[in-house]
Amino acid sequence: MDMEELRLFRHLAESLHFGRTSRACHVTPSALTRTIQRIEAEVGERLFDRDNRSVRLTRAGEGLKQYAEETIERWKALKESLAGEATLHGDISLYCSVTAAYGILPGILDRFRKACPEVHIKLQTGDAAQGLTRLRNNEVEVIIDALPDKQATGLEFMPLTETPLVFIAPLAFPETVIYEGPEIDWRKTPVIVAEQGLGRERLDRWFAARKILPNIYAQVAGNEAIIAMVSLGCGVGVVPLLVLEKSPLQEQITVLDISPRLAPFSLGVCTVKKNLRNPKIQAFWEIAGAR
Amino acid sequence: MDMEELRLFRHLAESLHFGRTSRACHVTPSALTRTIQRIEAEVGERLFDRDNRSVRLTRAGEGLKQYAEETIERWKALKESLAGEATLHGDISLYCSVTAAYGILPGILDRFRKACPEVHIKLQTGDAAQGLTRLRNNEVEVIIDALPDKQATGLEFMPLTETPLVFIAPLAFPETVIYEGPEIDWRKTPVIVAEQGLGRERLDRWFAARKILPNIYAQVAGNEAIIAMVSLGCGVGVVPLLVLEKSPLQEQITVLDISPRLAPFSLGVCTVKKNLRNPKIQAFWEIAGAR
DNA sequence: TATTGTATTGCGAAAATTGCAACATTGGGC
DNA sequence: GCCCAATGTTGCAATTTTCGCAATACAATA
Repeated sequence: MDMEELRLFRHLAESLHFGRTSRACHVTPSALTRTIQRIEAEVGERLFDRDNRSVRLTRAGEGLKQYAEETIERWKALKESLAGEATLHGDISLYCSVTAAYGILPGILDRFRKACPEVHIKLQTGDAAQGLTRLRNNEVEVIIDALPDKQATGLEFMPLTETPLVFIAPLAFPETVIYEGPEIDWRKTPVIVAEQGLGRERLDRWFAARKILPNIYAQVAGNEAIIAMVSLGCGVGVVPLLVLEKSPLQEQITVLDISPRLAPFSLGVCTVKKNLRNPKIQAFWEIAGAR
Repeated sequence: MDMEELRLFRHLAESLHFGRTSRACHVTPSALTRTIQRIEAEVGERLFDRDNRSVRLTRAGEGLKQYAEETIERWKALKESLAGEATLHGDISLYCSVTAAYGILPGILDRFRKACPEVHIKLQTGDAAQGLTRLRNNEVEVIIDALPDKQATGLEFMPLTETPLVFIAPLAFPETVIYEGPEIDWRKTPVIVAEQGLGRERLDRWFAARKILPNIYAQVAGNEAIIAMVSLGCGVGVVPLLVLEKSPLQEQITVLDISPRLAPFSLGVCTVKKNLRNPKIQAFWEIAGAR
């Protein structure tokens, strides 16, 4: 019986919903199903009465739920009591996209420095799209970034805040946006898109779902570059609102009210699951999620 | 933090000796070392101060030891309380070598039937050498047999009793054994050996260690066959004493006092480790080991 | 100095876990 | 009444983890 399994079980015992638990705990439904099956095999008894429509705890499940809660609690207590003995030290490497830097980095860093003054933070910033790559190559231990849409193997996410993904147009060059009645004529309106990254994927899917072949004027790297080009009248772009709000070019940009909206960006921290066994990173993780 | 890891840690925390713990818990020293390293990484602190000569619990180790004992205890309690709710039923498949059948099978079966009357036992018997194969092919869930010398991947053993491995000769044909002074002349004395199996391996190594090329008269399958051929004067053989004692041909056989002795057979139960998560098999396991 | 006992590590192989995609089932909306 | 969306499960392939063996490093002892 593993700690992670216990946590999954406990959450499911509360939510009574595989889908919600799997989303909340960042595992696929498949993994969750099989984890529960594993535990049931080990205990030798069904823990949930379930069909496609409903999930209920069995009597055995209730027993295990109590055990799970106690055990998790005692484990946490042990960790804390041990933490008191030796203060964490060393350093921890962070990668932070510019997007995320505005939104959440300062708060986290501030709290972390107070909690673990002996742990030095090596911070790198750069394009959001690079974060995951750096993580996979073990170039950094934690990234602060927008959360990808799909589950990625072996990665752990914690969403912290959201920011809308908005269409922007230049204020000084209204003719950039070409209308066809009340709607924008996407075949004619030039669009500035990111070379890669989550924003690009979202936009591609948005167009694809509407069977629109957009008139792509330029592909650039980084949200700041998109804002710059849009402000110069090169076309319409898509950026996280957060970035726009912090941009010095903000005055020269207008946000287009286009429906349906793009799904908002979810910003948070992300690391390789295995890293969470490292106490320093674990401490960082908890502090980041603390509010 | 896994149950199995906790058990290993607890044992080591008691024994303070990697070798002994690894033997007692049926894992290789290597696996034990790495398990401890894993836990230490997860806790973030050294649990044992150790070098080649000594092993001592650290303060953190003592904390974890207490946690481990409590957690294992609670887990056991939970299992028992759940077991009360639904009685085990179904069946469990056993393979038992003839050797082991004499020694320990009756007692185990007797106790198990009393403890789990709803679990039916499907028993097969046969040559000892086949047991491990059947286990690997999932043809049976548990075997009762002599324990192999080497650790086998994924297998779990529990030794229950021992019986010496003895050289036997026919009483009626004393000339079968050819002496050279006080010692037996192995180049001339014919030997009946098993085709395969642990007895064969032990004997091969016994000869090899003495740089003797034995005069092998016949290779047969099964200890009973060895006894039969020896009693007919075909040569000298090697069988577990237990089998000899139950043999109807016992009267026609004499045990040779040869030194150094062969290492005794250790008889016990064996199963695939994974099987131990199955509650029925686990119950069987505990009952088998109960005395 | 050789030998024995002890913990650790490199490495290849076996086992466990996971995500994806496909599936089965069921309830609700039109 | 039929289709669609939601939900839990399973086959499969790929990744990750774990393990045993053999080799190694080191110390005490003979």
